[in-house]
Amino acid sequence: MITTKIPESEAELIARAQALAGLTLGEIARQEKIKIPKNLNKEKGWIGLLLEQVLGASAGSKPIPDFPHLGVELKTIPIDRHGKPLETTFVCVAPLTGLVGATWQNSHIKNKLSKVLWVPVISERIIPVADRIVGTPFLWSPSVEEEQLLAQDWQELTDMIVLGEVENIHGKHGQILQLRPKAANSQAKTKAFNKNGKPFMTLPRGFYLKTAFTQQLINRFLRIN
DNA sequence: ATCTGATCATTG
DNA sequence: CAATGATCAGAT
Repeated sequence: MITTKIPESEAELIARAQALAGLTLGEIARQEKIKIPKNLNKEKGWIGLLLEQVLGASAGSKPIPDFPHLGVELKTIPIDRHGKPLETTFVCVAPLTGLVGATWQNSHIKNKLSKVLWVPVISERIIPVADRIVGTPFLWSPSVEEEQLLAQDWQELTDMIVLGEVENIHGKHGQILQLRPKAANSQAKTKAFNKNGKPFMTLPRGFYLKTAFTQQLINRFLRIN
């Protein structure tokens, strides 16, 4: 971010991302003069931050797209050598309050997922971080069908939150989206409302895309390209 | 505490 | 061995 030029167009961003395909994280980190961790135990977001920097993301930790002028969100996705996602994909924190009048259309998550540059990284744990290879990036926007599914899941999960049932939500709710803890630890607390409309403190949650869904995206783009 | 970036690690 | 709950670092 400090020395990398911000991409001026979507085409430039994609070109820059495609230029990374086939490179190892070690090669990219050396180029950026970033120290490579032995594992990701203590730096779980390291790969994402590395790619943000080399691609010129400018949003920092602000709650806006990584490339605000392009409306593009950057997401790295760990895959195995066959292209299978190794983890669910965190999207954003789930609001547990202030949901009166909330709609899918005006939701933070809808905005975040409107245009995503996916950068797969072959990231099996047995492969040293420095030797992990960047795959072929692809730009994705939800199809009508995909957005329908996202909106449906968002509505179901949001309805439960509004009804004070956030603590009854489990990973199986939602077809492609799920709600799970997203916090520093299990002691973290944020405000929510119970069934009687009374405030109480609960674990912060986030929206995640299930691996079956991201697998479909990868399959589709690998087939077309 | 809350948001960004996510993956770890225990469990079923 | 996938899935769900737990966790780590940094900026604000």
